[in-house]
Amino acid sequence: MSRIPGRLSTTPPTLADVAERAGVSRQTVSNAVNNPDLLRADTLARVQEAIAELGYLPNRAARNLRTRASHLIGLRIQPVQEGTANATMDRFVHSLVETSREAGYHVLLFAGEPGEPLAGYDDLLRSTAVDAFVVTDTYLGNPQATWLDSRRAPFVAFGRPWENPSATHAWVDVDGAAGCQLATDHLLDKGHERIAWIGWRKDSRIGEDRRAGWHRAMHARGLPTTGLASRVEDTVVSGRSAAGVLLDEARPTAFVCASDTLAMGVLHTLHERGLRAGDDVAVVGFDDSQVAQVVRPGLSSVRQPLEQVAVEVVKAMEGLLGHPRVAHPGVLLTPSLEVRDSSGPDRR
Amino acid sequence: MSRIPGRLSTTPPTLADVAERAGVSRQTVSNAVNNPDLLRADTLARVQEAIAELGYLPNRAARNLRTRASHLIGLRIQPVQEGTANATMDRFVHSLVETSREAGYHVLLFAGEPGEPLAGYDDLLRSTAVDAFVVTDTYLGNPQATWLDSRRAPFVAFGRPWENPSATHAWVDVDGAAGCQLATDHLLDKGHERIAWIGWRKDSRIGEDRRAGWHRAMHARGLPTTGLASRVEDTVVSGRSAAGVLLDEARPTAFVCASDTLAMGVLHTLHERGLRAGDDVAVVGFDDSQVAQVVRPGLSSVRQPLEQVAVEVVKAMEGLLGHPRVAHPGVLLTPSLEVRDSSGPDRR
DNA sequence: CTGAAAGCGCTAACAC
DNA sequence: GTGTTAGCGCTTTCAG
Repeated sequence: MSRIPGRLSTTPPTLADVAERAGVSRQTVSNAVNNPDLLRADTLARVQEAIAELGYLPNRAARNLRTRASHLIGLRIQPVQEGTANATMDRFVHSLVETSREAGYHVLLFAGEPGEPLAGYDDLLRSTAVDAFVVTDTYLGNPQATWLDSRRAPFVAFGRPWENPSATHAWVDVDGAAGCQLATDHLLDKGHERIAWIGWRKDSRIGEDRRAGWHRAMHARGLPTTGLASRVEDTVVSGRSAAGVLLDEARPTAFVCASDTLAMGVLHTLHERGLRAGDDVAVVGFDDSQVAQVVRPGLSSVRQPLEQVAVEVVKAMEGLLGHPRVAHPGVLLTPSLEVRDSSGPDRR
Repeated sequence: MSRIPGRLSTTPPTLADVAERAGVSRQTVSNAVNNPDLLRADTLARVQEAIAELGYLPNRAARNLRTRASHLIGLRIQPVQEGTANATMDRFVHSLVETSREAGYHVLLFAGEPGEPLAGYDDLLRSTAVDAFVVTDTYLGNPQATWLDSRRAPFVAFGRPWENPSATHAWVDVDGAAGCQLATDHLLDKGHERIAWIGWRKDSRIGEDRRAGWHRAMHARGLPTTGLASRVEDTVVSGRSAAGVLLDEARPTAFVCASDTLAMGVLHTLHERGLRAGDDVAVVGFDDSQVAQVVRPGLSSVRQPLEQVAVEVVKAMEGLLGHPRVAHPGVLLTPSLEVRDSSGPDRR
């Protein structure tokens, strides 16, 4: 019945192997692993010794089958966007992996057809491959949330339910408005008054939210915003041309941008016109990308607390999966501002 | 015995549900899924109809337990390196996820203690949570490969077995020397003759390999390399100061760098000295990072064919896991050069 | 070609 | 406290 578990044994030891070695029943070994307090101290010690000697670890598939849980959380990732400075998702993935590990979960990555927002979710759900999902692309109607909800699938969204504020699912988000307000206040404090905004097209809820932060900060000081805002696609060239137009027509002394990608476009325009970023015109981006960190001059940027997002996401997930289910309402986190040279000196 | 699988049913349908609905035995359903050719056409159709109606998909845990396979491949990821332009790993992850999906695999991400290169591997292996690993950090002795080999754990390395060329495990790598030779030839063709190298410390095998490409290209044209090379840490400031020293002491007209991070340092120095990158001094980096793509002037850079790496990795993995095991020797892929403005104009 | 039986390794429920 | 029994959902024999 038993097998000789040598160092190079190809099949790992099982519960039965440990039980035999420790001279107890299989159930006792199971208890030693899952409910150690149920065992008498000496039995526990004997079992643990056997476990250590054999290098036993419960077989995942068997445990999953029995407990109807995989301890896996599914995360769908999109292809990288080349030519932009966007890497939020990658930073988040790292944080999520770290945090889930501490909670006993692993992250299962899956790809989806770009056009099919639901692809991948369904299969994993029906085959009970994951315990829960982390949904990240919550822009544009967020069909995943609605769909997952209807399937009673546990999930936590990174991103608010913009289209449906009454949605009851768990979510974690970063307050983009607060971030842009922070950025704008920072420039206002330096003495700027004509601060322009370059953001995304109006159908982006995230973009409008970030814009609101700039708008709010300007109005709080009684400064006009008319003619100072531009909404374009999230590309470097769009940012560049938007900056050109704004400089010509509104003569801003500073720019706040919805992304580092757009901010890079602004930097390009400044250079072309012989303006020194920071000294002549201040620029702040959003996302604290690697680009912001290594470019010259360093690009001040709003940084999302992704580590904290991951912590809250996992916390919410544990609530969802726990017994009893602990409802976790939405959590809104505040970003910080990484100040670099593109903010320029004090102008007062 | 059976359950009513309504739309909102919380437990997915099982083989038994499908069997009952189709009026066949459970085994027949299993065959319909795994060996369709064994069934008579009409039976198959009836079963498939039932499968479709119920939205049946085999339970992963049960299948995994039975087949002793998880269809998961483990990939350990390191925390992001902020302040650098390195994002190769993230790009590779995306490619790997895409490619594995086509092969029927999902990617399981796990974190490891920075100091403990083996952490995480052992647990996943012993709990049979993954079928194979993709090992990426093969620099510095690569203890994972040796260890995984000794445990007879299937794995494919992205990176050559530098320290042990006779290692027999499967690996895929990108020819860094060829990439740097490409970059150097590109500059030579433009008319440069004093081309400097900024690379990593001598204990980096990857760094020495890349350097060899530069060296080879120079010598192929009978050009001297003495005094033109510098080896530093992989940071922007190191690249910057190395560039300064080289400019002072060796008067190069172009730089080839082991990374975009170092190349960014060079760009900083050029700007400080009023030299125009591209026009006055050419620069080529390595990795085609987002930074290279959005910075001004665009940074020419050697691009690793990570999509292709992923394809080869998965191919090797399928060989390892297939029956019979098909040995897959090492595969060395050639990078390409992304030419941007930092290469400068033709000088002839 | 289809069905019946067995068992992968584990844990929940119950007896002792 | 510890052992016995049963079964999670699937696939792999082996009969019919």
